[in-house]
Amino acid sequence: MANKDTGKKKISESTIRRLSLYYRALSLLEKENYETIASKELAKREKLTPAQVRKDLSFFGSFGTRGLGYPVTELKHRIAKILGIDRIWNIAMVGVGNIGSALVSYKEFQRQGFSIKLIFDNDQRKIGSNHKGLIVSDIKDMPRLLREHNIQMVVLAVPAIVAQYIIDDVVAAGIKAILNFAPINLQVPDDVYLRNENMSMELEYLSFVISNHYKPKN
Amino acid sequence: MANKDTGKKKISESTIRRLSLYYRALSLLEKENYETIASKELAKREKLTPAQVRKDLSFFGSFGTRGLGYPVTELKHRIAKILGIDRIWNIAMVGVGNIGSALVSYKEFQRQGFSIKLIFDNDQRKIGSNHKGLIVSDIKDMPRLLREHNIQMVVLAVPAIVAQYIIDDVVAAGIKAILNFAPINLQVPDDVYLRNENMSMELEYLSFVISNHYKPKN
DNA sequence: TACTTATTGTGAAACAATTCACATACTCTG
DNA sequence: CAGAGTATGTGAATTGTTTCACAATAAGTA
Ligand SMILES: NC(=O)c1ccc[n+]([C@@H]2O[C@H](COP(=O)([O-])OP(=O)(O)OC[C@H]3O[C@@H](n4cnc5c(N)ncnc54)[C@H](O)[C@@H]3O)[C@@H](O)[C@H]2O)c1
Ligand SMILES: NC(=O)c1ccc[n+]([C@@H]2O[C@H](COP(=O)([O-])OP(=O)(O)OC[C@H]3O[C@@H](n4cnc5c(N)ncnc54)[C@H](O)[C@@H]3O)[C@@H](O)[C@H]2O)c1
Repeated sequence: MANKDTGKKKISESTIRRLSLYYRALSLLEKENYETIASKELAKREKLTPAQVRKDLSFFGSFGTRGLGYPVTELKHRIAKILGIDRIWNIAMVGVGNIGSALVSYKEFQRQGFSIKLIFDNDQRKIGSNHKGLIVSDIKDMPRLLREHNIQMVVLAVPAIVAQYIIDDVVAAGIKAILNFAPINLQVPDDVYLRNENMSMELEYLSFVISNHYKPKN
Repeated sequence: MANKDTGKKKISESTIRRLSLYYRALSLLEKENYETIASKELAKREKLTPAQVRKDLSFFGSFGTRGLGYPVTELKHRIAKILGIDRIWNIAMVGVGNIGSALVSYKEFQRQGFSIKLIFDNDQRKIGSNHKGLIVSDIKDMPRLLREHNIQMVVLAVPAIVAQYIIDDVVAAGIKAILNFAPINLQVPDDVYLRNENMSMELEYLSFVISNHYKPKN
């Protein structure tokens, strides 16, 4: 039971998000030449509790050594495997405006295995132009190109008004994972996973916190 | 007890985030000329349950009419007041690179009351240049300018390596709310609220979901 | 090998968030 | 203005998440 992937237990979203934090911390620890790390220290670095770290990891197996801690490099690889980032994902960016261009220029994604392979727009002035070595394709060719280039994830950075229209095409092309920046609630079938990045919401949260002298726990 | 702001009850982060969703939905409903909205319909639009909507709102008062629902425009204003977005916030952007420029160019923030008043960089080629009507200031002048322009929130879009160094100055200038884009865990005093926007984490979450054929509940 | 020390892995307890369910109170219609 | 219908507001029940606390077990030492 121990090591079997997502056996049957319900893994919460917060656990998965914390795995990303652990992964980042472990990458750093590796650079600092740590060989092992105790839940206590890992927790301290990510402002969590040791029990939380151990519980999170225990959902996926038993990776540590009692009395010693967790082997840094091995745990990092195990988490990469769990998160599915021990591979390269082919990504397409739709909309090469302010935010789309910024993301395409961001080298770190590539380095983390999120490889932007195609970029789309409907603006004739942009189509055919070069962005960091990628040629902007016509949105009309998207359905065909997504399949031909074996794209697995799509990032939507288009105006809200056209986002539903475009996501319908993306879904029709068989894409199952989408990250959307448009501030609108998009409809997708049950088997497609859509995640929304909403920067206004973050600012609004900050606004609430300082307006109400509210102290969140973290 | 009903109407008193954050009286003593503990408001959860999820409730506050949902208020942002309600606000957006209400803005739309207003455009569609709805006068009232039932928790059932509001919930449907944001993929939540009616009970959740009612419970969330009930923490802040009693805004609806039994048998009828909530008055759209009034509720929108009430939520704006709760979130503290019934005003203009003065914001400074630090780092005018890929992501910083994208955010500065985004008109919607201004329209929502998040008004970027100052932008900073340390690159001599950028300092003095014009970005959407704003002149890039030298980071060296940041402490003075933040105070002079009565800035309340700072957005950090600088390389991770310098982020802690810069945030220390931001904190020293008396800023209490910071939105950080650098993928690093920054240290701030207890009375400063720091929020991290981590796009890699979102991609990693998508990676987990499709790698594990995992179906999150929403 | 036996003992000390450290830290994991995990049920159980505590705490937190969501959903249920219904009394309450308002609207609408005739 | 009475009765039917509808939808809020909220304690209570349920479900989910975090923390506690400790038995188990490995390392290091002599
Ligand atoms: N820029 C930001 O900082 C920011 C912040 C938060 C959210 N957003 C959201 O991200 C999205 C993009 O924002 P932006 O600032 O980059 O806008 P933008 O206008 O700069 O870019 C949008 C791009 O999409 C392209 N486009 C429009 N219709 C299209 C279609 N039918 N098919 C293909 N491409 C199409 C446009 O040509 C343009 O290049 C918007 O929904 C915006 O609300 C942006
Ligand atoms: N671009 C993206 O899509 C993206 C995505 C996720 C996270 N991030 C993060 O956001 C941050 C910015 O990313 P970017 O792509 O815009 O990088 P960038 O290099 O394009 O921009 C960084 C800017 O910060 C400025 N800067 C550097 N040191 C400074 C200092 N000491 N004081 C003031 N300004 C300074 C640079 O001159 C530059 O203009 C990074 O931490 C990055 O990891 C970016």
